[in-house]
Amino acid sequence: MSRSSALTSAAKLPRNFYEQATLEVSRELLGKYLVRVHRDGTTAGQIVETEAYIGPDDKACHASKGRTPRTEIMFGPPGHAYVYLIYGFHYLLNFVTEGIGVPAVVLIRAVEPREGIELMQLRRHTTAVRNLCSGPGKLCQAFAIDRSHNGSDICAGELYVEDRCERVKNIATTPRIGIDYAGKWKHNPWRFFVRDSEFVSKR
DNA sequence: CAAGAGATCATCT
DNA sequence: GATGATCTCTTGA
Repeated sequence: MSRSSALTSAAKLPRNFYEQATLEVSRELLGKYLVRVHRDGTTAGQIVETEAYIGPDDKACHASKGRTPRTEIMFGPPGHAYVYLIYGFHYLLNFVTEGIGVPAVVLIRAVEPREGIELMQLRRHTTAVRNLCSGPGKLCQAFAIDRSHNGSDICAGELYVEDRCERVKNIATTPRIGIDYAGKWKHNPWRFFVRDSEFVSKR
């Protein structure tokens, strides 16, 4: 038995978790833990907000533009990270879902900081815990996630999701944030968050 | 507190 | 050449 498995009761989510329908994965990720192992220290937090992007028809999904070098990862096997730079400033973290050839992902929009908070505060240049990971760009900065993680296997690496068997209740759904250009697709209630959480991006 | 502007670059036209 | 799955700071009520 390895040292890590002897010491932790948490289970790293296996690939078949990500093979489910994207809306299922989006909902079930709430309450799970995002974990990032780094030589400077480990950061971890409970996922409290997600969004589903389900191409190729979904106009908000990058894959609706077709299969390009950028979107290729979304067409690949589930359980891999899709990370990209937006507005020239912020990285956004997604997990590939469903099956090979189906371009769909879940965007991680907010987590509640639980471990490595001091490290997050250093990276984010702020001390307010509520402001460390309450947004998709913020959490990538707090977890030191960047382009180097694009395409990485989140079932076997330094970046992964754990099930610590904590239940969340009162899951709310709304349309997704920041996709006014997406026509009728902007109305789909594909954003999921923990209603009572202080750590979501918006209410 | 709400609204607006600016920052900055990978990607696709 | 245009545009974004954002964030922070400033302005003004």
